[in-house]
Amino acid sequence: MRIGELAERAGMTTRTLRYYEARGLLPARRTTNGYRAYDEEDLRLLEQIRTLRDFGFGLEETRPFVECLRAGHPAGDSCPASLEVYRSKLAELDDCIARLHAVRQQVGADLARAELEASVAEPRCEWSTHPQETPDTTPVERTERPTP
Amino acid sequence: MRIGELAERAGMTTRTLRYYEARGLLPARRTTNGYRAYDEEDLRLLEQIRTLRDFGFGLEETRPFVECLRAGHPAGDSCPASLEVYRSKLAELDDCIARLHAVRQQVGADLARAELEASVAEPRCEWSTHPQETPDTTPVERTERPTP
DNA sequence: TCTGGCGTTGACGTCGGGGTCAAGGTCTAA
DNA sequence: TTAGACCTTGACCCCGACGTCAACGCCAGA
Repeated sequence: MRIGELAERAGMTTRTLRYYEARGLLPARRTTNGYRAYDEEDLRLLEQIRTLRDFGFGLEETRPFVECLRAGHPAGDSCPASLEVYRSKLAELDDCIARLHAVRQQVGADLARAELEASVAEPRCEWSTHPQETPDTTPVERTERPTP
Repeated sequence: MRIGELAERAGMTTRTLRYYEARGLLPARRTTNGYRAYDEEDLRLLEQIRTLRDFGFGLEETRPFVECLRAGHPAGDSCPASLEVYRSKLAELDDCIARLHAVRQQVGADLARAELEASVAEPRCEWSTHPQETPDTTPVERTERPTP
């Protein structure tokens, strides 16, 4: 299998696969003409990388899982190094969530206070119809990396 | 006040102040010899920026607050544009927290499963003293931007 | 007068995860 | 034979918020 086919089957670009190879994450055999040659095993490795990447793991953090698979283990998380990455990721997530919670509390409180002061400064009829300013342009920003 | 003094009083570097000026966030008067000249008002603006930045607001998100202060309002969040930034930040935080929660659940479950499988494969005495591997090198990574 | 400590601008580096050319080699079907 | 679809390497670009370095100007104290 050449790089184009693997990229398509893995749902990645050829650039990404070359990048992974340059980082030593996915070394490739070569055919006589210099083309990269991959097999089904490489597809499994890529799926492992993809799963972790979608969870917000950095590339380096996927390395233990990939090496675990290449070492012949049935799953990428069958090795101690992978478990350690899991654990540190959990700690990182908990820390991040806690900080975001604290910030959310503070920003929410600041907003409430500022809204109160604004309503005092310019008393509009709060109990009448409140036209819901700008509810249409919801900046949902489609979900990407969880920015861990 | 020149840039060095302001930077020190605001707890920032001169590079940061020049960067803010380049972004149009903190324009500076100039003395006859070309040096930047600041006053106490600029210190207030910087403190506003700093507060928001510490909460994870991007530079552009601090702009409405800074302009609100420069317009003579008592607080940076006295203007509608600032409130709108508060609101979108809240939504962003809620979204981010929810995603991190989901990821945390999944990673936690994966870790538990992998640990279980590991303990089945290599049964060590779980009920005896468990030496708490590597609890000393806590990768706390001193608190920075909440990466919103 | 010299030294050292400020100030100035401009340019480039950082970090991650690739995107986007450019210039050329290789293979296959028509 | 030739088009066009694939492959190769190398190089530069992107985001944000600055850090770092270079080369120079300005000013005060010894």
